[in-house]
Amino acid sequence: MALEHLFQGSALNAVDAKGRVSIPAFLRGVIERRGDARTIVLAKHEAFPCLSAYDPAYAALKHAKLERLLEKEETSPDAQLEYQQRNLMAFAATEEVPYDSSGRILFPPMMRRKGQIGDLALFLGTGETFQIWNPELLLKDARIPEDLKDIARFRLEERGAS
Amino acid sequence: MALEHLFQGSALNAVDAKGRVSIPAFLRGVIERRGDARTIVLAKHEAFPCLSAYDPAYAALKHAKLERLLEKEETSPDAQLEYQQRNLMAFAATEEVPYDSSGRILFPPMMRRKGQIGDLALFLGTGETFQIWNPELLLKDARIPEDLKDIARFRLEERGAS
DNA sequence: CTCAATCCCACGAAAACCCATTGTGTCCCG
DNA sequence: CGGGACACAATGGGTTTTCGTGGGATTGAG
Repeated sequence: MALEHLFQGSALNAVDAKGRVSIPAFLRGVIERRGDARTIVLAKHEAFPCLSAYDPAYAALKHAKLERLLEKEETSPDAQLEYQQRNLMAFAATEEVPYDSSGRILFPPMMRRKGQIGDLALFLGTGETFQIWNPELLLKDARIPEDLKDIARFRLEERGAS
Repeated sequence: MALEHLFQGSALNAVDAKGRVSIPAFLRGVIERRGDARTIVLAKHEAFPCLSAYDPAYAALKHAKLERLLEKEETSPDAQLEYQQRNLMAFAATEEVPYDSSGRILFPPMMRRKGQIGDLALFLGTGETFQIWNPELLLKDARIPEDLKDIARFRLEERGAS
């Protein structure tokens, strides 16, 4: 598999009083080039205290990947269980939300809590998917490379100065 | 992998008051022969105080390489973390910017600061990618071969004389 | 009736677009 | 061989469009 359109770049956007956030235009561009949906899928990230996000087309692709994995090792009972667990995580533990004509979603409260997102949302492209962080949590996480934290600090400054 | 079109040559261009720079035509030629995009990807160089730049096709190639590496050792948790970190650096810590019909990009402020670029940008082809330097920093760097500095000095003179 | 989600409009800042000028190198034709 | 005519690159400036964001109005479900 090789997706030809990849998520790239970073942005820091505000979450307003109603819980709305603008999805950065450069990410929306990728979503709409991959498929024609104006929708994103949100999930808790497996490793980091942030959210993982992608487009519906990628969700379908991920599902197909799981299916293939199952067929390869269908004899093992362990594999069966793992498949069930993964499948649950991939679909039940996610939320699909549309964005409006101005590119904003209404942040689902559950996801907002899971991602511990306050009134600032840091978007980070990671190729096939992108991440949404509470910038403060990213700065605190020891596993995040310093260069990336610099970017987060820059985005915060950019906003604070104005 | 072997890219058939390589970046080579040097040029010194001005960054105007709006933060715009012309990408030298000979570099644009390579970009457009590698793929049909009219955009470049900017990243902080890992070793030098300058920026590294390439075309989206090369970014995709780099991504595919990472993916293959992961599949080989996906069992190890260490490998998973390292994969996440690399992916973040490769995509979140970079910016993709389009150039207009006259070949200019708008220099993203974050990258401009990371590369310490003032009002002159020195472009250096390095094969698969190219670099963008503040010419003064290049002249000061002890690791840069004297012959290359001569080129930088020549480009500066060329401009200063006119 | 009430609360909240959706829609619609409005605004300021920034980015993308368009056009105009200059300089340089190239090609062709006298 | 010389001298335009020409094409294209780099740059400056102005104008239009888009983006992120705030604030109502409208709808719809409980």
